Amino acid sequence: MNLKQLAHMLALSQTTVSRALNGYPEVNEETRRRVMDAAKRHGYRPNPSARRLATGKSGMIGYVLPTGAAVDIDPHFVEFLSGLGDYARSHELDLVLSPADADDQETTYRRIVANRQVDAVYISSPRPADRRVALVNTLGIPFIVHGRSEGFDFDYPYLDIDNEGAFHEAARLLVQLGHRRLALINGDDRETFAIHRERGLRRALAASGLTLGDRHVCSVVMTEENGYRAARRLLEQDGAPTAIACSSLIMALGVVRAVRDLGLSIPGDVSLIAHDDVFPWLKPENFSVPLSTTRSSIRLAGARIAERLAARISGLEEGARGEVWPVDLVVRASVAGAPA
Amino acid sequence: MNLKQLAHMLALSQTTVSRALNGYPEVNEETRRRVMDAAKRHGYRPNPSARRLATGKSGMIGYVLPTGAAVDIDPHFVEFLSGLGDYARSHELDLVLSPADADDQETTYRRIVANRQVDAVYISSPRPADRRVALVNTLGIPFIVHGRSEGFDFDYPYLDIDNEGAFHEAARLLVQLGHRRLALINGDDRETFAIHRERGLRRALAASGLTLGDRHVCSVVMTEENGYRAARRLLEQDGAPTAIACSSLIMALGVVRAVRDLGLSIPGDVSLIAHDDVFPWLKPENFSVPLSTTRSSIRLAGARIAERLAARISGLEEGARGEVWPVDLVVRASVAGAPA
DNA sequence: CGGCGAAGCCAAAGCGCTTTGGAAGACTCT
DNA sequence: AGAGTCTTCCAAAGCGCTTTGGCTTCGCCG
Repeated sequence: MNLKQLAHMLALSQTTVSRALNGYPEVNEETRRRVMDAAKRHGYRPNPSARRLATGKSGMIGYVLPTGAAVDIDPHFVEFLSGLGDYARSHELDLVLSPADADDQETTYRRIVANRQVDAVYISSPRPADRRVALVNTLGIPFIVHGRSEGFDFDYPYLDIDNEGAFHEAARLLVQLGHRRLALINGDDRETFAIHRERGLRRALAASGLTLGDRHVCSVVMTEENGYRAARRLLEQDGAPTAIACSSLIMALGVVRAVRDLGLSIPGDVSLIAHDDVFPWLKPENFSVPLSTTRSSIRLAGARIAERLAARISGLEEGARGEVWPVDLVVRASVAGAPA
Repeated sequence: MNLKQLAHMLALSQTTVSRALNGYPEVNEETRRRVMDAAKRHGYRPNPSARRLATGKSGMIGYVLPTGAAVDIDPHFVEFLSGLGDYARSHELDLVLSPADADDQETTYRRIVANRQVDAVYISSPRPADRRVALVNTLGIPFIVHGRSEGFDFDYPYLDIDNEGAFHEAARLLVQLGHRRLALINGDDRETFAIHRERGLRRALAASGLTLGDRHVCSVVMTEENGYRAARRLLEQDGAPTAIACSSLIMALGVVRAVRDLGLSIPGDVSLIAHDDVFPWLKPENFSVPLSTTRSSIRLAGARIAERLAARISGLEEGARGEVWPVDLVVRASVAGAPA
């Protein structure tokens, strides 16, 4: 059942039927009702391919997926997807993933924009002065950044959590508990979130006249193994930290293992706080010693981004609105006063 | 730059240019070269929307993503995606994710097929007599099942690993080591993979005149917490198992925690083998006691499925070819002889 | 040498929608 | 009554590609 047939059986022109269905004002309400009715009764659904060709809109949102033999997709991604799905599901909004060589995403961005494959895109794990952000900005496709970039001469829409504030609070707590030597096991420090977290932590230390030693900070891909290695390195050195802030639950798993291997204990010898993006399959309260966390649901962020992208596509949201979510500090047994 | 312009500047008809570009035989090789050349030089790329409308092919593969407030996307999914991306990246093949209410995926399948949004789909986590499989089979869209369904009166193409064989081998090893009371911590037993694993394990036991007690098998969503709970329940009962087979690394994490909480040890009191889909962020050799596993890379499976879908789309693969990959049994320190 | 098949090209008709540019009729206003 | 103004609808022209159904031209064969 296509438009032509529907129009014919209603004894109307395609124009009128099309306009009636798409809510244009220049059609009699009575007529519109008739059309809507017939459309529903016959299960008419406009052919998206045809509509795309005519309008240039696809009704999908896009994401360029960095891939490569040496590239692993972050497990956080599924949680984000769950959130995106939560919104998209009820709005018949599809997501198209365009895998791209991690070292050359630009080509892919250009392709999906030139081809008008999607109406909007989102960008995740941004770095300062991220080229992707600059690119989509000039390409003129609606977009939202999940996280923040920095150092542009233009503003852009984003959704980020208060990473700096989160790690500031976490560090402040540790300092209040008497810790003087803190360490940070961070994610890739070329990414903004990691920079912000380090900044927050340093700020809290500075407020008490403390500093973060060079040998007390590391930046690694967030795996269990890297968490383990980093923790061992930190704890085996002279002047080992008495408290560790860690950028992910998965790394924290490795930290806990390292602490145990070294015959130390949490929180007796070392306090631990990690950031928790809220995975359903790994919960901080279930760590052998319940883990203190800075918590923010990445799933909710996914839903919100889908919502805002939809709003931007339909013109309801405009401009470079930035949105920063606060992060909860959840104190559990893994932190305690500094050892004497 | 569109076809019309290109044709005009070559003083050829659109027909000829189109055919030249698409490799049709009825065009002079000399002409074809000229056309190809000009196309490349001017960076001409056929408009996909137009092509879609004309041909009905979209050049994308689809996946219906089950979502819902109570539904969590499996973290295995990202690894699968990585693999899919590995292949798709170099073939300009995009993946469209259509989020659907987990309880009503049929509507979405019908929509994406009716709309011709994608050229092929894959189905994951199938159950016996899975309705999705029956549906896409009748809808007539090319598809591949990742995993296996059962109990149809038709065959279908799939890619699965030898779950039964894997758990058969694992159990056989444990029995050889003298274990008489095995337990299984399985995933959702409505899914085929779980059924196959249980079957493999039972078969190995039966071969030695043993059985799997009702109270020695559990089926849960594969989270760390569920692994913990299941293990506690198993180990605290009378006639506790001396060996546990576990369907995922994440659950194994919980099992290890439970064993420790109970003051027991691996492999002294209980041997443990888990299935490993190969995550980059959590490796069995890094468990506090290196974990024995049945191993099969889900990432490779993703790449293979992308490859086969592409082959089916272009007509290179036909029929109901089933492909079953063997699974490695990797023995590490977590298994030992049964306690006296 | 006439006829015939193959090679190589083209004009035009789709694909199914949106949108432009009216046009007819009804209504208002002076 | 005539001129303007809405309201409501329509025919037709895109959108940019593929594909159908010819139409030439040329070489080959009997």
